[in-house]
Amino acid sequence: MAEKRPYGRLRKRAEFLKVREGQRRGGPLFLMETRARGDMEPARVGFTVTKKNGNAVQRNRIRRRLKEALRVHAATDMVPGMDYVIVARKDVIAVPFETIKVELSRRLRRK
RNA sequence: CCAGCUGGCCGGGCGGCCGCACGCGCAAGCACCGAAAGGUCGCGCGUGAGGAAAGUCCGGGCUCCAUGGAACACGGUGCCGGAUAACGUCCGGCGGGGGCGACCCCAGGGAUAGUGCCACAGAAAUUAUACCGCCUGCGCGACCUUCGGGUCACUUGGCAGGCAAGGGUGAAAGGGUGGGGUAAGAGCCCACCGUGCGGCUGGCAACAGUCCGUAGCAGGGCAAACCCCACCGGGAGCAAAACCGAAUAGGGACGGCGCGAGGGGAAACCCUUGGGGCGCGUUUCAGCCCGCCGUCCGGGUUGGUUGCGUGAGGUGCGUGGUAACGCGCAUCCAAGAAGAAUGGUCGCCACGUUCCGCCUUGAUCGGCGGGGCCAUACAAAACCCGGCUUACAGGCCAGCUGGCGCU
Repeated sequence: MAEKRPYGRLRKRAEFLKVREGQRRGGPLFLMETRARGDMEPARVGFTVTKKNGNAVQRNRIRRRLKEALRVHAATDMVPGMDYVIVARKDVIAVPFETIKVELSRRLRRK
C-alpha cells in the first residue's frame, strides 16, 4: 500500500558509491553497474550523466530519455533487492527512442 | 522601391496517449517507512524555465561573525550634473574623433610635483641638435708687379666663424601664414591665426564665447608604468543561518558493584580513607594503565524541517520631470527542485528552405498549384533583486536618414 511504484531512485552520494563496488555490465549507449542489497525491497535505480556529455540542456535530455525508457518499457525487467546505476554516454541523445528501450531491457535481463 | 541608422518586441501553435514536481480541496488507517525528527500512499482541480535562466564580472537585500575613533596600507572608481537601495549601471549635457546624413565611438582627472620608458631610422629625441645646405671672411690656382698688391676664374676641395629658412630621417624635430629685417637668417620685429595665463559674459557645473588684457609663447607620446589628487570600500557566504534530533565512540554528573590500605565483627557485612598497579636485582625520575552496570546532562555526525518567494514585484490609468526615474490610485499573485521536477511519444498546422509546372514582367520581384527536407537557434531556475558581458536559427513593429521614381 505504501509502495505503489515498482522501483525507487537512488538519491544519495553514499548509495551511488556503494553500487560502484558491485558488478559492471558494459555495452553500447551506457555503462550499467549493479549490486545486490540483500533484501527483497523494490529495485532502485540511479542515473549518472557527467559533464563530459555536454552542457546542462544536453545532460538533462539524456537523463530524461533514459528515465522515460525505463519507466514505460523496462521497469519489470529489474529484480527486487538490486540497485542499478546507469552511466550514460553521449549517443543516448541522438539514437532513436526505440533503440534505448530495447537496449535497456536487454542489459537489465542479462546476468 | 533600394541602401542604411536607432529603439522596441517575439523566440513556434493546437490536440491525443503515458508520466514528473509543487500547492489547494476531499478522502484515508489506530496503514506503511524510520531510532527519532519527519516522511510516504488515493482522487480531483490549479500552476510549472529564460531573454539571456548562461559567464559569475560589478552593485544591493538577507544571514552569521567581527567592530571605540582616526590614520596608514591594500583594492576599486575617474569630464560635469542628475537618477537610484546601490553600482563599474542608466539618463541628460560637455569635450574629442568618425560618417554626406540619421547616428556611432572614447579607460575622457593630473605629463611645468617627481621618478621612469620610447626600438629602428636620423646630425640631433628634451640640458635638444647641425649631416647636406645657406652666408661672411681667409686661403688656394693662373697671370702681372714698383712686392704694398692688382686682375682673371668663382669650379672642386681646405680653414675660421655666423644661421636654423630649405632638404633628408622619423609616430614625433622647439607654433602657422604673410611681411619687414639681414651677409644669410631666426618671434629678431609687425599683422592675422593659434596657444598659455588673468579678467569679463553665459552656464549649478564640465565648459563655451565673434569680448578685453597679458606673455613672443612650445616642452611629442606613455599615467590599462610607478605615482599625485579626489571619492568609495569591515569579513564570509543559502554548503549562509536557525531549529529538531539516533546508534557507536568520546566528555561531564550521580548512584551501585569492584580494587588498595586501616579499623570493627564469628560471619554476612559495616565504617574511614584514596591512591594503586606495570617492568624480573633494587632505588629514583620519566612513561604507560586503572575496570563493570545503570540513570541523567551537554556538545554533536548521518538524517530531517525551516530559510524558500508579497517582492527595490508585475500590469493599467493619472501625474511631475527633456529623460533615467519619482509619486498617487486601481488591480493581479506568477516555478520552488535538492543525483536536482517542468518530460517522452505521436498527429495536424503555421513558418522556413528547396525543386518542378503555370501565370505575370524587358528582367528580377511577385502570384497560384504540387512534391521533398528541417521540425529548429543559443541555452535550462538552484536564496532573491538591479546591471554588465557573452551566445543566438528565424521573424515582426515603429521612428528617422540618404538616394531613385511617380503625383
